Amino acid sequence: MLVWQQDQLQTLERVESAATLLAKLAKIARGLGFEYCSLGLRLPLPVSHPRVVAISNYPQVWQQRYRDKQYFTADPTVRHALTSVLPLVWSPAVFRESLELWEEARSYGISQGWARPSRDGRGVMSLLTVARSAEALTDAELTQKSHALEWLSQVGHIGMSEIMVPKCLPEASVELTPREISALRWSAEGKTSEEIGEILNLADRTVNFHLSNAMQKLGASNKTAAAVRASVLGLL
Amino acid sequence: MLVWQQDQLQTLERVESAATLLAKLAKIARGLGFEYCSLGLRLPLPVSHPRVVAISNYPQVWQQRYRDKQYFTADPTVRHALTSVLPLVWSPAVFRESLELWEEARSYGISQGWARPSRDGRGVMSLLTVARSAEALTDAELTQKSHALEWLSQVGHIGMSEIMVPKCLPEASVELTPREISALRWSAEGKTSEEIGEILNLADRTVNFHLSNAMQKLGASNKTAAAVRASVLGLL
DNA sequence: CCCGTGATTGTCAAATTTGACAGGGGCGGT
DNA sequence: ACCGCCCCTGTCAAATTTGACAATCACGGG
Repeated sequence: MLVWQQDQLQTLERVESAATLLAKLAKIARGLGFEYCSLGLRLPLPVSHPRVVAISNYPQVWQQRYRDKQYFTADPTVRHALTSVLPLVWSPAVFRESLELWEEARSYGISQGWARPSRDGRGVMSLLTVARSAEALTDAELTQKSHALEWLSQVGHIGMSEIMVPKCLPEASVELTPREISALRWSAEGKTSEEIGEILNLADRTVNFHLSNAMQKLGASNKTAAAVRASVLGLL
Repeated sequence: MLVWQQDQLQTLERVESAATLLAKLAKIARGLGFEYCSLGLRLPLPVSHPRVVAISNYPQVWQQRYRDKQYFTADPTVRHALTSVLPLVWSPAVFRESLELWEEARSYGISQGWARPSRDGRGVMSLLTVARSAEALTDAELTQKSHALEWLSQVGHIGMSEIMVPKCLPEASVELTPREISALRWSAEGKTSEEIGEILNLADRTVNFHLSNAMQKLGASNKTAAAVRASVLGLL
């Protein structure tokens, strides 16, 4: 009966738009006692300015404000998510360095929250946040709702990835041949084409051939860019 | 009173050895009804053969056997962990393609299990598994123990990382200067030194200078290797 | 048997990177 | 004031990579 107790694979019905996904997540979040729900996805490329997309049912004004003031660069929950594996319960200590953001969020009725980062094998990171205006989160409540919250963040991650990755990360759907993978792997390790040729028993020219095919597939102008992309996307 | 309900930061007392960590994890796992507990850590380097370290309280014979037969390359739970964000409950379906491994594990009394991958921002992946010989896992049990299991996998990941990363991943403790980071970032994007020079208002020679410093710090023989290492380690 | 695909190799010129040396400028801490 | 660190730039030769053509071989499917 409880959604999160069904077989997980079964509940992962494909959603076709971010709006649909948000509606679904928000509904479950409400059922768990959280008025608000937000899901940010961070794609691993481009390296110099990773793409970030987010959906949430926060008040429109606050969403706009958050974007305008580029709060995501200062948001300590985002910072936390970028490095840690741990979920995070909002607290004054967390926002110690970002009082402005904290105060402003509270002014919109967003004061209690729980956030959980997820990372998959293709370099995609997501952060699910559930929040509400009153009633601090207790250990007891967390223990009780933990399973559902974990499940929500996982479903959120997968659903959002399925929607955004094909659209925003074309490099992820590249299929490299075994030779291309070997060549890239050893390049990533710092080997020259000649050295790779020795390792794979090939002419260095052949190695270059595979590398340049990989470069094309990955939309990379360089061996360097190709190796980096393949690495962060977990293609090696 | 329950360990996992204490403040998480508090419970993360540093453990100084893998054996100590295993003892701690195993004890909690036993408290949760699992005789066995295993933790594998996969470091992101070297790219061509990522370092893997594991601890477990499985029977010695099985541990040896698993190593000898290189089962980790076939182990479907490991495969799952390499790509997914989801925890995994062992089932015949999971081991469909690895009957030998499955049967043999069962012969050692390892038949019911739950595994959960974790990934942090530095490219380190871990897989915590708890297992036992009888009593299949029910949804009810999972719901009830979910919080503790999640917590266990997180503590395991962090503890194991703290032990192994300084020892096995020296590149992770490299500190790059802002310039080195910019230069690497744009290199990773596929820019040539000259182009980076234009972007950063530098002579291309200066860009090369920073790059070669970064290469040295990262122990890379190449711009390519340096960019890849910095990328997967989340240094950019 | 023919076809498509991946793997293999070749040539050659131009662009880029790497390595080794050397020097000057700014800034913060002792 | 001196030291250490980061930043910036230079020269030059040797090694590597990149780009644009082509051609051969092996293999599996229709």
